[in-house]
Amino acid sequence: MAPKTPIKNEPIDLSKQKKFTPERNPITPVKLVDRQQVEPWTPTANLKMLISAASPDIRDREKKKGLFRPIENKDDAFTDSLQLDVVGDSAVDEFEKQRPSRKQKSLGLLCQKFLARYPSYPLSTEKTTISLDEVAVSLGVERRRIYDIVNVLESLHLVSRVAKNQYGWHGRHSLPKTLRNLQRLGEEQKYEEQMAYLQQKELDLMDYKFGERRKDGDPDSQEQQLLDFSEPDYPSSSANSRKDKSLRIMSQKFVMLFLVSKTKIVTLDVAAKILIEESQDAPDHSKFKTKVRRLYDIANVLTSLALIKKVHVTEERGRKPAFKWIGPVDFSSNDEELVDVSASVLPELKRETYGQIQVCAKQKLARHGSFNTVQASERIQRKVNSEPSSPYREEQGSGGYSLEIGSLAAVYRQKIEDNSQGKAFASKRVVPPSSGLDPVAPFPVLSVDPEYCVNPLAHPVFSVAQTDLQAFSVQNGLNGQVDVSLASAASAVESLKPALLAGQPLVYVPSASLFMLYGSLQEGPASGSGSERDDRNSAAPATVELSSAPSAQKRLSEERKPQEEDEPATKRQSREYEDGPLSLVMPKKPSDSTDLASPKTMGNRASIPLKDIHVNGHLPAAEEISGKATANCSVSSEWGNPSRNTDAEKPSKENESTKEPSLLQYLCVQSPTGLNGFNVLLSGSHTPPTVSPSSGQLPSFSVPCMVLPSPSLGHFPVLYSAMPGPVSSTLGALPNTGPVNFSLPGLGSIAQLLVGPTAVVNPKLSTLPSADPQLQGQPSLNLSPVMSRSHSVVQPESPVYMGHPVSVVKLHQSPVPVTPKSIERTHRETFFKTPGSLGDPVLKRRERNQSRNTSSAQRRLEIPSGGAD
DNA sequence: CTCTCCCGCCACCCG
DNA sequence: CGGGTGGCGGGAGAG
Repeated sequence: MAPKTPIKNEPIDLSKQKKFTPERNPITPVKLVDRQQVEPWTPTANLKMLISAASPDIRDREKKKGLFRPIENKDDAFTDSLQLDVVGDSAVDEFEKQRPSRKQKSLGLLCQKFLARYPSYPLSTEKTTISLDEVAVSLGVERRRIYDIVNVLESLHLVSRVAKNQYGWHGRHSLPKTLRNLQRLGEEQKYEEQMAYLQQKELDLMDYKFGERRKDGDPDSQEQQLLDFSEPDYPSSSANSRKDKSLRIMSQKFVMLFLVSKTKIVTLDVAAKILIEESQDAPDHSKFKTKVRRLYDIANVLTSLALIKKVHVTEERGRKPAFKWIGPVDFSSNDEELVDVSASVLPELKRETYGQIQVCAKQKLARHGSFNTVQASERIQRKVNSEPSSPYREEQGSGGYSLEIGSLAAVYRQKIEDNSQGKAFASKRVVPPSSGLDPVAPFPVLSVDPEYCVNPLAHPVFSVAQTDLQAFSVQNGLNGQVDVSLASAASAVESLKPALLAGQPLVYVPSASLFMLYGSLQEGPASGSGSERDDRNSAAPATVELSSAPSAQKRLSEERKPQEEDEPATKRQSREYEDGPLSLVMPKKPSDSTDLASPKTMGNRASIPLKDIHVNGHLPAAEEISGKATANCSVSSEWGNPSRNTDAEKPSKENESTKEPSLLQYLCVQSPTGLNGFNVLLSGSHTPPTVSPSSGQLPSFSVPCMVLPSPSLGHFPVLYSAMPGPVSSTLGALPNTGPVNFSLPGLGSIAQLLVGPTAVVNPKLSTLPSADPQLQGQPSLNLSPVMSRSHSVVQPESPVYMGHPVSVVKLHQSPVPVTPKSIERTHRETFFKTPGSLGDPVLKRRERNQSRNTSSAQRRLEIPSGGAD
């Protein structure tokens, strides 16, 4: 046995079940070992070999893997033959090396696969039943694991037990209702106080008066309530037994903690303590560890649902693992009436523009009575947040509420999506078929391959700000980690409160009229609604959103009406599109970020970005711009292999985009009051020129940018640009669109962007650390000064932003439409190169590799791109 | 080291 | 009673 090259392949062995293979047992390990001696590639390999030799089971397992997995090993081929002969023993081992690794087997990843199998918003008519056995086999895991997932989903009423081994899939339709109930219960239980108490306690050790009181206060009767709340919706629910056991209950309680929390961040230790205390049994210290384990299980599922994401809270004591709620905050029910808030909320805005937007008012609001502007705005914000799709908006950043308008738009869009109510728009959008495997498919998500879809879209999309790649870092694919300081977060939140400010930036909502301008609505569907999400404003003080109307994406439009799809990876993409394109967000400043605990991150990123910043060669063509925008930042190595992954994904996007004929994409940016307002239309450009021929398609190209004077504001000129900056991360997500790219990324990107005239300056930018230098030259735009005030808070991510490399875009001031040439884009495509862009739409799914994970992350980062060079 | 959390034993419960 | 469920915690991968 010559040494074979080790290959990596590893099949994943989801199936762990060990089967006995007697045959193997007999084997003497030693011998095997000897053979193997061939020479392990790595020490690790050796160990594995030894181990395997020792443990027949393991070997078997391995073999299986190998068998099952064809994987990519190249070398394997020959190796295999050898090995097989051998009995696989040793050979098998070798295969191992590739072994899936924990991440690949993680519950989060598994959950994503699971979720990818079902539509987030199934048609009422279709009833989907889930067979545990089937699923387990399909996903290659033991059934036990499926229980973990199902139990959590059941706690949120996404599924319900129908019969033995059978669960009914309900989807997210009633999620808002469920969350509302949980929120209410949480409030009743005073979880918020408990959390505050515990936090204090820990941190300070100080005794809190409240603490005692708190606890005393409510006995637990409440707990029972939890159980009680039953949703009518679900058919079988009642049937379920009572045994609501801990996982289910724990899950509900855990969710409640988030819903009740102002910061929307819950540390595991606090959650575990609360849970322990509530449990009948004496709070056992020993249980703490167990509780935490369960919380991780739950968190993985919730993360897959794009309801929470991993973060780290930094306290004096150090970092603590925590999760942040990124799901909906405002749960208005679907049915609720729609209220046209625009008038009240956005007086300044043109009616035309916003008139269309409707917001769902919640009942709560109703209760509250008057609906003042502030409230409305908040609601809206929430609403936005609430959307599944929007998960990402985080409030951390001060930005939070800043974008009211954007929010509205988002709401609007969501509305449409959600219910199909939004017929008006709906008409435009195409309904996506859920099944789409196509990555391209707008809706997709669900699609298909579980494998393929690993990431939830959501993340990437929105939050530029925070999220960072990291977040998406591979781990579990899903979870990213971010450091955040609670305090800051909290403050940030508050700051946000002020809802509409005059100054706020806003963003644009595409009005019909606008679209028209754009003209290309063609596809239109989506676009309109879309974009707003950005709100994420949080981050940004200045946020700008752009909407891209059109082309961007139709996808967007399609995006899911259902909104939720996030979960499924594929979908995400789609979303991303949506978001991405449209809005730009300006993130917060770095400064803020500084606050964050994670300086290091910043550093890293910063560096990267800088590079990016450089201008790349740019192409005159607009196309490029768009394409480039993307640049991604793959800054962080963290990602893994971003590029690849991205590529894969991107392509798909691209394809789509390409498909579209010439949609032009324009972005409209409005500035909020604060700044001057300016509206600009950018052409989204399509694809990245570089590669793509597709560009040809776009005739549109010719018009790269249009500037529109905004009536209200000043006028700004415009922009140009294409920037893709980091922001684009959002875009990044989206593969396709290169054009879309524009998102301005948060700070970083922003910085990069220049706006000419603009007035806006961004102080913050200046602040930005790393960026500065580079930036210097450029004037950056800042849109909202206001934002700046933002507190430092947020930022955990911010660093990221910074980090991102964004591509730089140049903006030209000139009011007039600029020629493309002027534009430069930089981009970093590095990663991006996605070949895919060119072509293949679908990549093959890469295996489970991290790529997925990465992908998500990447997406964000990546901008767009498309283009790689 | 700590953080995560996979894995799967085995108890419980239900039909 | 056998099989579906799922609590539980050892122990190991990842960072």
